[in-house]
Amino acid sequence: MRAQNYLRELLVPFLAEHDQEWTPATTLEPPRDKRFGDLATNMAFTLSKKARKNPRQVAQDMEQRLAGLDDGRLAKVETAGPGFLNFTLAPSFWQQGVLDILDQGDEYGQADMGRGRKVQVEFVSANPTGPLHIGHGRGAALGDSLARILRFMGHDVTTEYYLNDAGRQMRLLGASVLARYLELLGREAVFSEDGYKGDYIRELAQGLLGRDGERSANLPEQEALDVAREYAVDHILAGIRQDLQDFRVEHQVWFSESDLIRSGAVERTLECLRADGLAYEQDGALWFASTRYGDDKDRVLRKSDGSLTYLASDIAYHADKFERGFDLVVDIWGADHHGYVGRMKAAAQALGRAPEDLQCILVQLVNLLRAGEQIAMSTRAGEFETLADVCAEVGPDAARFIFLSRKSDSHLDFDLELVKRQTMDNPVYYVQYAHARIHSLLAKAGEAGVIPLRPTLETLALLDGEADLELLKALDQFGDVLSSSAATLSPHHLSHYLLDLAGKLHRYYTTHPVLGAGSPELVQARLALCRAVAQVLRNGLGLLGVSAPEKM
RNA sequence: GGGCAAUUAGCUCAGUUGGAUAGAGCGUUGGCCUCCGGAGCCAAAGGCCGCAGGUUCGAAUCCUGCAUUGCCCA
Repeated sequence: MRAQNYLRELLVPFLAEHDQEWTPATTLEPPRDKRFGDLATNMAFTLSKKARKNPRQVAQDMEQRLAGLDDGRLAKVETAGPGFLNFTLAPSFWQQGVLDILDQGDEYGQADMGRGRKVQVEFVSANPTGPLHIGHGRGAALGDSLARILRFMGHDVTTEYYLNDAGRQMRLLGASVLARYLELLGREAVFSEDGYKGDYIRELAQGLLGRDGERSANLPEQEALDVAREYAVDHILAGIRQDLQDFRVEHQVWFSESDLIRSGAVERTLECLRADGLAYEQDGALWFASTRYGDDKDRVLRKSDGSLTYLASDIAYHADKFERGFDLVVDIWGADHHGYVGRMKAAAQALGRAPEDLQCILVQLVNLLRAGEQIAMSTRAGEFETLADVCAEVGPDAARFIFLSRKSDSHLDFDLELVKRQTMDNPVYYVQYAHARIHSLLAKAGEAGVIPLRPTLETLALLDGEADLELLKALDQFGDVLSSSAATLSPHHLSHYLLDLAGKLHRYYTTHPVLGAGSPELVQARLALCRAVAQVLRNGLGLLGVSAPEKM
């Protein structure tokens, strides 16, 4: 990050001379091949048109002017290939980074990228009709980690769970529980074919029986259904909250759909749409003119039988979000909801917002396996591994890390046997082990009476070997990775970075004795480097919601 | 029938707005225990980036068509 910032400052003036600005097309990043230096830019390509020179010529001019600069930080500038500029920074530049890390500690890596921008991340939002399953876990890990990263990068983040606690599914749930309850009492019970069937429904019925005895069975049917539904939702919801907590996921706001409907917000939103000419009556139904904003077809808001569609309350919900002042709203959905993206983007525009103010992230469903055998999953049929079961079996660290090391829109095989294994099949241990190793080293140092000090730059100058510099440069990239993770809403870049950093540490560790380094200065220098690595690993793991143990 | 996504090493996956000789782990093969944690390290083998065209200085990346898989919609 420091390297990025420093070089950018040097390069921007060249753009300014041609009235150009730094665009995303201008790259400044570590090249694949180490021989090309620490960072390389393609800036000469973007300048060549305006300058009316070929890229190589432009690069050479820049090289000449930059070479005259003598501030001790830039060690080498080189024009290469068709017009790349390769930069090599002085070792002291990288060594300085260790001090930054040690001084800033848990705050190292923070940046004010978001400038306080208000962002809402809505995720999980599963219907309270049953326990969370493993697929919800993936969305939970993603949303939670994304929120942590955005917050760390200077956004004002609110996390939220939207509770679909109105409508047909809720009634079915109530009916399913009521039927089991009546059955327990030996009374006649009607089981709806599409009702919920899992064991947890029986457990809820048992619980209801324990609380009410026979009392609720004697109520008029409608009241009995209400009692059963409320009981079921309360208990399922409590379970969901517990599961999320065990998975280290926090939702700051729980937003109820039925509250939204009761408040009249849905009706108000429909009225507004109608007033703006964006909703119209046809065939006895009320339609949203979403095609005006690029959707494939217009969508029904209120059916001819008078009932509201999910879309109606979803639009009202998003109107509420925007009214609360969020600059950016991020929705994390299961991939099976991808059909909703178009209409919700249309809705955002109908509400007077830019389409990019709403970002919908689709999370592919999880394919759960045990030792290569697929495990069937269906909430309705009651066949699934709950998030709680999986969490108890493999632990939140392993589960979260697996979820967060793949991009959200790719399919994911989650093999329970594999995730339990403590080998590189399961990379979370690799990263945690690197962290634990360093702390073991520190403990050892303590026993030997070595006190880790804040090193001077002279001491750090001893870190001038190839392996030293490789680690130092990797540490400097932490901030770059965070900003790209935040910008692309993709925590998986961070996971891959941590794996890479851990690998470099393990390599360093086996070839560079720390406590037995020889001179006290070298011991201090290597100790400081290792402490810096541990700090970055810890900060990174924290943003993934994964623990950084000092012993394993 | 229409739409969305995926397709990269034997397996699981990175590669984000087009950059230099396409990467990692697992697995395979062969090495490293006098040494701070071997849950580790080193080395080798392994590729038509699904297929075919196109765009340009330059494509795994962008465009078109096709194939396969998963999902959504009528």
